[in-house]
Amino acid sequence: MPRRSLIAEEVLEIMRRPARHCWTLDELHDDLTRQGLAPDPSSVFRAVCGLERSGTVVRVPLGDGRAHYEVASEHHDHLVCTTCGRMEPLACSIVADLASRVRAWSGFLVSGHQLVLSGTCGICADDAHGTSQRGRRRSTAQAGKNGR
Amino acid sequence: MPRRSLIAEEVLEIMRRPARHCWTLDELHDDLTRQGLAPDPSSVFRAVCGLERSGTVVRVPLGDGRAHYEVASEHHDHLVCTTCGRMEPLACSIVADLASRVRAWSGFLVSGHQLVLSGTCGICADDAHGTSQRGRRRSTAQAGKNGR
DNA sequence: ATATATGCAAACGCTTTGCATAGAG
DNA sequence: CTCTATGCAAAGCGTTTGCATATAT
Repeated sequence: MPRRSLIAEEVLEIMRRPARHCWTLDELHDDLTRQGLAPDPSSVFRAVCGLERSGTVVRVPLGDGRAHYEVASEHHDHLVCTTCGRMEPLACSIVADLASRVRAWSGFLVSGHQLVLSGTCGICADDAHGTSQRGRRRSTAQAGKNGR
Repeated sequence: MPRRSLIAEEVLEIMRRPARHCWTLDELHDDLTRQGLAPDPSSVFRAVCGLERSGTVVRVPLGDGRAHYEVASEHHDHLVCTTCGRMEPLACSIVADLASRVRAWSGFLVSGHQLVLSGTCGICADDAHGTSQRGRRRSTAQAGKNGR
């Protein structure tokens, strides 16, 4: 298992930190830049592509128009706050037992899934009761100008 | 409830047909073109935007890099076949009871969700047993050149 | 006349690729 | 010398916007 390029190694190191569980190419690029490496975005792209090809990381489509990646061994689903845009991981055991039901119904063999729950996170719910707007970043999850 | 533009009306009419349950802008544009109207893509975009703003249709992010839309009243989840790319709707009642659990765990108020199950559809599973490759369109759901 | 709808063309954001160079074995 | 990694620049793709014209009220 050849540990590809330097950038790929660093990317993987970053993605294994518990600080965050899910990255866009841009976020990876920013982190790399902060640590001294200042790679070209395309190099980050290629590094992540390699990691994806080898099955080390997986692409998670969160519906905001950008590609997000997470370490393959840590799959989970996502809670996305439509008020502040924060994202929290969610253990995905619930979805697992769905697979057998779906197969029985339709003959469809489920091998993977993506569940994104949107709503209001605890912090924003609290904020709404007070008058504070701390941390407010977006009015809705897709209200950005590029809501692909 | 002003029935916006002609294009918007046609779009809505198309989207209410049972033939399909989920459209990209391109697919809508193609259908419109087939019926004689040959609108500019941007007009389709604006029409769908209007329908989305009024809550008539919703955008569903299926993770293939394009925006998909469906009629708001017919929300369901999606089975995407990684072999042929076909998509089937899935009643989403299962996800509903998740909301209360999530709220209890994390304080997150779930107001919406998107569940995409990927795997092999019944037809492709059958094909794999025989030798036929009828209907095979893609090797994986994201193997296209633009896998955003 | 005012407002809305449409086409056309161009900008945009993010991803992806082509080509040339640099560096490792 | 060959192979891989990298940077740089540009192409691509789908989406979005600006502007001018057309259509309706």
